[in-house]
Amino acid sequence: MEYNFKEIEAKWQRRWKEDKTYHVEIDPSRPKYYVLDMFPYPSGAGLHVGHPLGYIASDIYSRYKRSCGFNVLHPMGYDAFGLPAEQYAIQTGQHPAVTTERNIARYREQLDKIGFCFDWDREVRTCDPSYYKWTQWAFLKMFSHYYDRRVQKAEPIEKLVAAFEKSGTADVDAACTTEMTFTADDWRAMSEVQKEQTLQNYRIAFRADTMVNWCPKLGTVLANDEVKDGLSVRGGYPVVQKRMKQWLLRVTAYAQRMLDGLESLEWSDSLKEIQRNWIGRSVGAQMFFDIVGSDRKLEIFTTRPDTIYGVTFMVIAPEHEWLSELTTEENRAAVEEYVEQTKKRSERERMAETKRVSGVATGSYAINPFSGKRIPIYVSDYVLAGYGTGAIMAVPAHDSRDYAFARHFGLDIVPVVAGGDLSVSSYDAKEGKMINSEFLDGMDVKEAIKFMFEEVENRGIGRRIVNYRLRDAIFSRQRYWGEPFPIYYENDIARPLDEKDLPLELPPIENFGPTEQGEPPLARVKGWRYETSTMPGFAGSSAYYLRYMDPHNDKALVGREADEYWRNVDLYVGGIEHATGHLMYSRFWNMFLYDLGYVCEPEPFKKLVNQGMIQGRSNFVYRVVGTNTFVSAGLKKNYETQEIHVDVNIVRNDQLDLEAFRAWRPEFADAEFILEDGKYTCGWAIEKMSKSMFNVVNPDYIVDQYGADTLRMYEMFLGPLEQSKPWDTNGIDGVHKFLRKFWRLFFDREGNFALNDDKATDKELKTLHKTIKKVREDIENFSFNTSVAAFMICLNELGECHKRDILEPLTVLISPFAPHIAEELWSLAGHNTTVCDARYPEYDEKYLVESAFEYPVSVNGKVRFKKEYPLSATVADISADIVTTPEAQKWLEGAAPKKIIVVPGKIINLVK
RNA sequence: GCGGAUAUGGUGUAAUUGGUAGCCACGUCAGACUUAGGAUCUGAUGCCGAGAGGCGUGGGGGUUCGAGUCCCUUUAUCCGCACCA
Repeated sequence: MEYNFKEIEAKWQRRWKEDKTYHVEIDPSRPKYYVLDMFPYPSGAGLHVGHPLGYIASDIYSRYKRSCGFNVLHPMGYDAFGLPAEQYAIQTGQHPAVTTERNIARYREQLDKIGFCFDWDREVRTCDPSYYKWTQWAFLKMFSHYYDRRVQKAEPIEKLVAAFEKSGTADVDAACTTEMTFTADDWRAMSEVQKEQTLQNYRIAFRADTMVNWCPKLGTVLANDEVKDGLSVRGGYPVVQKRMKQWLLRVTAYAQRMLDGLESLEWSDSLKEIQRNWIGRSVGAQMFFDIVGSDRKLEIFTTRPDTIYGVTFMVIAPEHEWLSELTTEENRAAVEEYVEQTKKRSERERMAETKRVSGVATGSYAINPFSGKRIPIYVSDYVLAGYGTGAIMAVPAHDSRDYAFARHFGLDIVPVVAGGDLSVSSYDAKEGKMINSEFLDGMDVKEAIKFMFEEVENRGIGRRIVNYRLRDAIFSRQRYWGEPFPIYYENDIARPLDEKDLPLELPPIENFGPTEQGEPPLARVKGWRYETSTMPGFAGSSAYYLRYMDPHNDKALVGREADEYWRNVDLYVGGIEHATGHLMYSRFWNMFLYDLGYVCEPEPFKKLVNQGMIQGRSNFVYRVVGTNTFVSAGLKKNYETQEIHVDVNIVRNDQLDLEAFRAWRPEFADAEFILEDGKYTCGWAIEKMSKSMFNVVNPDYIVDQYGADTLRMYEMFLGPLEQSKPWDTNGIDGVHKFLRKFWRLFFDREGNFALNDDKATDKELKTLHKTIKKVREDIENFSFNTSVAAFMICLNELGECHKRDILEPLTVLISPFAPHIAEELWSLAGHNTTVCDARYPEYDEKYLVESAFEYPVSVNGKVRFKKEYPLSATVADISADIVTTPEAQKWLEGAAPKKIIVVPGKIINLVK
């Protein structure tokens, strides 16, 4: 009987669907395990072979955990709101809902063919009103809460109002946009509009007039993580800084908790590091500088208060709010021109020209609070408005940017730390002895920094503070295809909808572009009295893992019982590209809901594995210039050739299918070939997988040719999961061959089912248990490539073995990787339960004794390290062995171990 | 510029975590069988060398009885942040 994967896979996929094999419910009698994939955005292009990589890994892990007795939640859904569908709608007039629906159907079809164990009853779609009701609900909660720094959690805004009424800001320490000070009387004297404006300064979801990333081409604002190198991540269009009134989320309130929380997570170090950098905590001093002829004090932030005596000028950002006030009449024209110039430059230009020094003197002077010296204040765009206070004290001797500025404008450079050569560059290192600094002289830099923190506070000119690079997340998008804000306006005061009126449904429209006044498309809807912006893509994906726990609950995002059972995601698999976006927002969102008591875990994703990206492997043919003749890669150096991308689907093992090539495109119909050994060999290169390179490999095609089980195992065999690697179909035969070989073990030469009950030999048992141990350990370590190799080694060692004792455990062992073939063989072996419910095999140490001990012994005149000892061997036994051979004795001379450590089942170590 | 990761045959990779480098595959070569195939099976295959043997984990140095693994240094590639004070 042949291995007919098409029939087998169709049969079991149908069976799993009919029987709801993978449906899960809360079951307090079993431990839970929650395995989650980052749900896909259903794009029009469908899945390519790289997309399922992470899904296959998580599917293997889910099936493995289930076999180990866990109640495994493994859901899937769609991140269905987003820009591409809307861009497509603007071009074609097709409603995004229609294209999204169509794309989802296509995704589902492709996913089903690979045999995943998703519980589809729990599917969620972010664009579904019954889903985004809860996105809107969370937003309302954020609107009606503020962050109390003293208790380090979100609290109802009514508490803040009560505090204001009682004593103004005196007893308030809350996260806010700008620090405010007012009394209870001030508060009571405010108009309703003023009160609301004040509260907006504290709400966690708030509206503010801030500098935002504006993308003119997309017609919308973007969050920081949606901009890279001054271009939009989606589409790659230029982004400019613009002051606009926008909705924001106060994620900065959670900066420290998000930083601390990383410690408890099993995430890769690199990913944690990316988040740490993104949060960008830095400890420094806030200091106030008097301004000559003004009551104002200029506030700055510095991490190097020790260099205070080296301050020779100050710089403020062009957007600094006091710029105009600090500018003298003589300098006004120059400053205004400079500010205008800066405004015109895009973010990208500004970044590209970081080496160019520019700036203008304001004409004002400040007083160094320590030396009492008068120092000029400049304006320059190398100081950013959004970080710290938008103003700096410049220490040209010890900061390279200040150095360049001072050199350019001929300002003083005063060294305060010994070391370096200031005629060449600044000395930025935080080491050395202080000089020219009065009371700091002779101190070490680190000592001086610490000392200055205290000194600044003692003198009452500032204090030690912590600054974060993290910014509040811009939450509105001037787009149609997203969640509407449950907000309406009264005299420009934002008013929340009542929770019972959710969801606020997205109204149908026909024209998806902005209005003539440049307003978002929702402004065009007659009778729409709500906010016209919609929420960004990350809104819907921030809490979807909670919804899977209880997807049909219409009373709560997630019910208490479901939340307390499923708690949080045990294993999350997805791409690292979400490090500063989704993975930050989700943590913030979850922590907020945790503060309010809606969820019982502060962190949403306990363990996270980043699968690598699959690149494309392109193939080339070489056309002899000016002809329609193509020369094989090995011979191309003899000709002048032109390299042409060829569809990888008509190339096999880098050899071109000549007939398919002629049929591929009309201009190649009469192509001639110069062959090597009767074959045409193509060239190849690693490139991004994309249509234009003709290197897109569709998983459907692989499933059709080799079957889902082969695809699954081959994707794992390709290399370590975390590593990015090119897709190369060339090696797939090996895996397919392995599965056929496995299949044949269950049949005799005549093709009859031939599992027998003969007793397994010790050698066979050794092979089996070795494999079980290896595979179990590999799955736990996400080392799926080596577990596939272990299966292959196992079959090579077993040879022709039809024994039930061996093959049944192997079938279960392989079932997470190749579930279809495992189900079929399991059923042929006479079981009428699904292989998913079979207990995952355990290994028995007694069959693995050979690896129990290793110790240096002498073999063939060289000191070797392999010898078997029985489990009962003592240190004395082993020590005796060492000194029995002359070579070992010699080795021991002058290097005799002081102590011998013996660990059962492990290597023995020598401690000298 | 700062931070992180990686570097092993013709290719993808493996290495009991400091103990015989190259497992398992792909590819290649040779052979068997044959209804000639994109099938199956067997063997060989790191490099140099006829051989004995020598050399081999990006380069250089070090620690060690012993280094792909640890340390220093250097080069290359990839990723993240980037005028962050």
